[in-house]
Amino acid sequence: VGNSFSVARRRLDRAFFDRPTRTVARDLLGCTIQVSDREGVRSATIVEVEAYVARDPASHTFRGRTARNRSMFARPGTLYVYRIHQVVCANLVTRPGQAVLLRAGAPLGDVGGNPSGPGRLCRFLGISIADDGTDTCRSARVYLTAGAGRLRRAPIRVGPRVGISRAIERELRFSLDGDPWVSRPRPGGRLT
DNA sequence: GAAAAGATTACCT
DNA sequence: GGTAATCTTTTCC
Repeated sequence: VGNSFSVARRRLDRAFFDRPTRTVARDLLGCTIQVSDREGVRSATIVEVEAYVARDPASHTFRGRTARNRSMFARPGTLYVYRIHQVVCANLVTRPGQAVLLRAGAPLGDVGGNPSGPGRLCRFLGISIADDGTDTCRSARVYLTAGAGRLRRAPIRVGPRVGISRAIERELRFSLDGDPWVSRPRPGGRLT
């Protein structure tokens, strides 16, 4: 499976993440996230995300700063990784206290695995709680690059977020319409 | 300290 | 489509 590595792509820098969270969320679709370590290199094209914005009752930062959400107040581009049940989920920090949850990716290369769903995406990439706080603008391990992966200009589907109990009406889930790797439940919502 | 809830997933009917 | 697993963080008494 040909990918990515034949195409020179630009790393996502601080300025990319230091923008309104919804904008960063949409622009992350089609970008690539890559993790390299002794095990090898694993990468995926981001196909689904959710935005967690300021004064958002569904956000982990809604009740202020805690030990867990500490890295959500670090610099734009910082990785915020948290545990939920038996898995971890990864977010990219935008403005202070705000972040974009990575919900699903399309695997690059022929390594196999299923990055559909936030917990599975982290497992696929090898992201663990130890990666919490990583500055992805600098890290040699976790690396995001601009959206050459989005070959086809698919419309973006926008709808309600998954698995939350507050602010369930807000349309802050974004996905590449029709992409087979978008997670369940299948997004409803509208096209933009 | 104790209890409840959870940005999930796998497996059931 | 519904529910249980399973354990950490947060919240409440």
